[in-house]
Amino acid sequence: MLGEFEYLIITAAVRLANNAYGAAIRQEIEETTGRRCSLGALYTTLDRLETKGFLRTWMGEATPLRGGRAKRMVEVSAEGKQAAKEFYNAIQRVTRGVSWEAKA
Amino acid sequence: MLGEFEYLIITAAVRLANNAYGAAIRQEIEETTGRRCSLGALYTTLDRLETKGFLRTWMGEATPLRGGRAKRMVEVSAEGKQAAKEFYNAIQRVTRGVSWEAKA
DNA sequence: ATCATTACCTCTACAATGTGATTGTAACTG
DNA sequence: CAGTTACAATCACATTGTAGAGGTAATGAT
Repeated sequence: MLGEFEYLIITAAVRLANNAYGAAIRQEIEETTGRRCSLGALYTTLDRLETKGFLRTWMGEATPLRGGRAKRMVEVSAEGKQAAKEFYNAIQRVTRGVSWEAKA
Repeated sequence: MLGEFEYLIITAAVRLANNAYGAAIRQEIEETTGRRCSLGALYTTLDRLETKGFLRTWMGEATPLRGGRAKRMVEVSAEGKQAAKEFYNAIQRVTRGVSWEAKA
């Protein structure tokens, strides 16, 4: 099963669609969850997910910005989406009937 | 933040209420998730959660059943519920707007 | 009362995952 | 060319997840 952090990365990447790359994913995660996301955590997990076939990454073009270095682009695979979906469903199923189920 | 397995244990214990003890929690988890839950995984995680103050455990009475040995009872603390709730909310927030959001 | 049976817990060792800090690299600006 | 900025890679470590083998006490049958 997916870990929780892995899930965060996959959803963030899906949400960012073709604008998904390392730093952007990090920012997205920090914004939506409020917790910080270190680079180490991010890239190691990205590697692991790629090994598992849940996403693929490749180096993109450099953007014409001050310091615009090449980005590591990310695309979630069908398997990745499937795994994320299963994770989500499992959480839903397990949470059914518990007091905090109604969303805050 | 809570890990995913920790979350499973907490919700199972909450659901079982005052019938929450080791073996029952295990069974509950195996039933709701379909995946197996080894004893080692269960008790070590229970210990860790107790250390963090998310639940407390104590040995109960033996039940008058063949082999009815004393049970390790579990009660989730307010902090534990709070942590579980936050975990759940984080998942919800992060999932908002992604294709698999609608429950299966 | 003894002993096999049953239900449950404990411990140990290990694998996978999560995390922070530091360092590296290339494009931009002036 | 030197400094600055945006981004990525790596390493070493902490936390979490998992399996398995073994231990203990109550039961019920002999």
